[in-house]
Amino acid sequence: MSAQSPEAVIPSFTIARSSPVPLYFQVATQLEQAILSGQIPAGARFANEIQLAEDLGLSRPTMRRAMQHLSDNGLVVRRRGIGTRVVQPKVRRKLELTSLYDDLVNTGQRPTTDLIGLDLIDADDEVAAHLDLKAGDGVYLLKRLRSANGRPIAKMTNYLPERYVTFGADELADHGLYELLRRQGVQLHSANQTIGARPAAAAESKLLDEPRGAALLTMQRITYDDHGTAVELGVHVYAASRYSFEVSLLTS
Amino acid sequence: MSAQSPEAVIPSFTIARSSPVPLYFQVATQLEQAILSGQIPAGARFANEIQLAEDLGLSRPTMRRAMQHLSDNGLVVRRRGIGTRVVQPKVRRKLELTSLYDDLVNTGQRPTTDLIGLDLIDADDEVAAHLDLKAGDGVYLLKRLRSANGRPIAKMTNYLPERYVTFGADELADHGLYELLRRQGVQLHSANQTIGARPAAAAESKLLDEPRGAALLTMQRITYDDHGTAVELGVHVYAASRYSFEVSLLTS
DNA sequence: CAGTGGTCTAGACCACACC
DNA sequence: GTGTGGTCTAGACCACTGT
Repeated sequence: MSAQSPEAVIPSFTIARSSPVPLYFQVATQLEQAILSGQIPAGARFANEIQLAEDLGLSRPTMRRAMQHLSDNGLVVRRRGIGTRVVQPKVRRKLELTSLYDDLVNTGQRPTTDLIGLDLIDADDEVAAHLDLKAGDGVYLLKRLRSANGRPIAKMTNYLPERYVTFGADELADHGLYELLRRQGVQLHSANQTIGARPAAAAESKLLDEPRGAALLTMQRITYDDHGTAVELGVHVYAASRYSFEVSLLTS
Repeated sequence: MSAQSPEAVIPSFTIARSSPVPLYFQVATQLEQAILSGQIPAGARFANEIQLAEDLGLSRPTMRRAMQHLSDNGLVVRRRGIGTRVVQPKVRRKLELTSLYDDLVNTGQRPTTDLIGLDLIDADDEVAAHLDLKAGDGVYLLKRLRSANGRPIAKMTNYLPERYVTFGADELADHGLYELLRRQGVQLHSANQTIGARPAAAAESKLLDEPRGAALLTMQRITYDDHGTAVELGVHVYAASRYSFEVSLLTS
């Protein structure tokens, strides 16, 4: 009855009850597409949950769960006593556990990888501490050079406990490290990253095709599987003049 | 009946049904504390949802919601057909929309702020574009120097549309910028950050007490309220030798 | 097979915002 | 007041994992 805010919204959906995809997810996905495509304009106000559920032939909890999903992803704002409104889509996709390789592919660049080395070594104290191993335990040391459009952009150093490396050097040229780990059944769960900066050493300047004294972005990452076991320690340096990290945050 | 994994868990809780705090949240919070304190050991396996709900005198959906909350925060792993297990607590708290001021306080350091300037200026093209304004619109330019334990660590530059600044210079010395914004009713919703690095200019080296040519961490942040309106543009530089960003990610 | 979490339903009551 | 989202309940059926 009220056209106070920009406008109300009446989407039209197809819901497949026989699909293995959960109903709430079907609804959430279609609403998300409608919002991102502008079909449901920013600022629009939705009808209330009960009405929407009725329109779609769903129960309120299911409809509610779909809306909650959108809220969690920052696409709508819900307020008790007020209603649900579409937000201007300023939020980039949530930060995911992807590799630089994926990042480059997603931004349409042409990434290549040069394998510098893949060697089984004895863990020193520092690496052992980060990976929850004992000094002297076997770890694979993986060194790679990542380039975008033929120009080097990052030197990537990874340490992996011996048992997680069942792939060979050739596979690392074509696939991201995380893809290979997942493929062998490792359930990645979380990661802690530290992002910093420092001046490039002479050898690094040369390797990354940067002037002497250029600033480098550094990222150290420890990745854990869902037992809480450390799977990988990454120590990476990026040519800061050509690479930066994008992070989106949701408040609440 | 089974002691296959490390062990099963029997927590004992106090649930206040009269409290305004939701039941699921009371349960989730107490479980979280028990896990983080080690009272429920890493690797422990929970009884199933129905059993837990019965033990606590709750319905299954409510109990389920509490467990889901823990799962979302990376404290437990749930798998259909298997059960719920406590993860090694390797995940730092989720990245939040806090300021460096809060970061320093939380790590027990003694932060101070020197206000360098707070001036109303005309937005140039770049600032206007970032804040969705027109060039020439009034924006406040806020410059501050942040120090930890008396030594400068970051130079912070913020641009805010005129209407969001109702506070004075004195309040900025004692409170974070976001705190002041929230206090005047601004509903912060999301932020996009770009983290990079570059060598320090001469004046910056001096200001931040760093050697010439030192690397600086840079962070640009645009913060939006829940209408999707840009509230603030921050352009900050940090002495990289003494500051880094910590980011935790959850896969899923 | 039995046991687990994942989904869905149909109701109820409440806290909050606006009139 | 009326209308909104937030919470809670008591069931049901399903999908997946292990034996």
